[in-house]
Amino acid sequence: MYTLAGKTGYRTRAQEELLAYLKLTPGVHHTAAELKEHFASRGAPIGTATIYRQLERFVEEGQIHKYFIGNGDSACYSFEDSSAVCSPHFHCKCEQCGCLIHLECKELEEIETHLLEHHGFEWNPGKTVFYGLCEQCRKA
Amino acid sequence: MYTLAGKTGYRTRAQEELLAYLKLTPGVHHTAAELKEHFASRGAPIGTATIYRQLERFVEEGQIHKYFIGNGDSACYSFEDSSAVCSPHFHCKCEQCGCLIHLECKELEEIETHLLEHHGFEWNPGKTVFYGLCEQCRKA
DNA sequence: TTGCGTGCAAAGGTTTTGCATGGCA
DNA sequence: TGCCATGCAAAACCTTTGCACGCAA
Repeated sequence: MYTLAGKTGYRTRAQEELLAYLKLTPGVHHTAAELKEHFASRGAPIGTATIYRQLERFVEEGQIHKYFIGNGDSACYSFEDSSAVCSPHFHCKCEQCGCLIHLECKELEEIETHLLEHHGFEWNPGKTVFYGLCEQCRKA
Repeated sequence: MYTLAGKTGYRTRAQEELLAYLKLTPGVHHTAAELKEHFASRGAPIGTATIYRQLERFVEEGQIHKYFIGNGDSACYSFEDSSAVCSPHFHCKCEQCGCLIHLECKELEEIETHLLEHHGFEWNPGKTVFYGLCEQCRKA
């Protein structure tokens, strides 16, 4: 009995559990391997192919976001909660320690306007990662 | 006789030709596969491992830049000419048509200051790619 | 001789694809 | 019955590593 439409609109166990887990952990970036491991350790394994297929589907539907934060590492998938839609946030990735910083600030939102008005480019901040050095690493 | 130090400071054919070609095409993003193909078609093939090893070396030395523009695709390598050092530029990638736009503008440089002063984050603009929609695709 | 760059081939990791199975409508 | 999601295994793909060879100092 797979019908769990009341929760997510998806009907199979794999779909339901994947999306539910992502929604349970808003803003957290999971790799496909981590997700596979998570469900395997819970005694409800999901095949690798299914994980990739469903994640890609959720991305297409706009339910979740796909990031390539590690620069050459695996792709990351995360659900961004609705408050993040109103106040979009930006990702800063430290190239030294690998930490990921979430930023919400007006100055960055102004770039969005600037890029559109002066360069005709409609920026999608959610997919952009700023690379650099975090405060701790900079001081060290 | 590999000594061509006068040109690039490197001594082997592979080193010399790789760097020379990258410098010949400033701002152009090449994948390892494209570089391999380029030299193969010229009748002077360079092994895959050598290409990766030397590119990585040039990156470490700061001679060239490495980008992950395709989001999950291969890494890209490019030489950015010296004028670009004085006026750093930014990369905007269209998610629709895949085109890459190089931007130089003050507003974006101001973000650099803002991120550092307000968030303690030392941004490395050269490695950051802004994803979104280019003007043509937005109108279409 | 020693050090280093090289090519080949193999291995590694991530993601995609083919195919047979089985559930749900 | 027909459609679609699933899991397994194999393939594809990019990149790294191991190793023996050869050039240059």
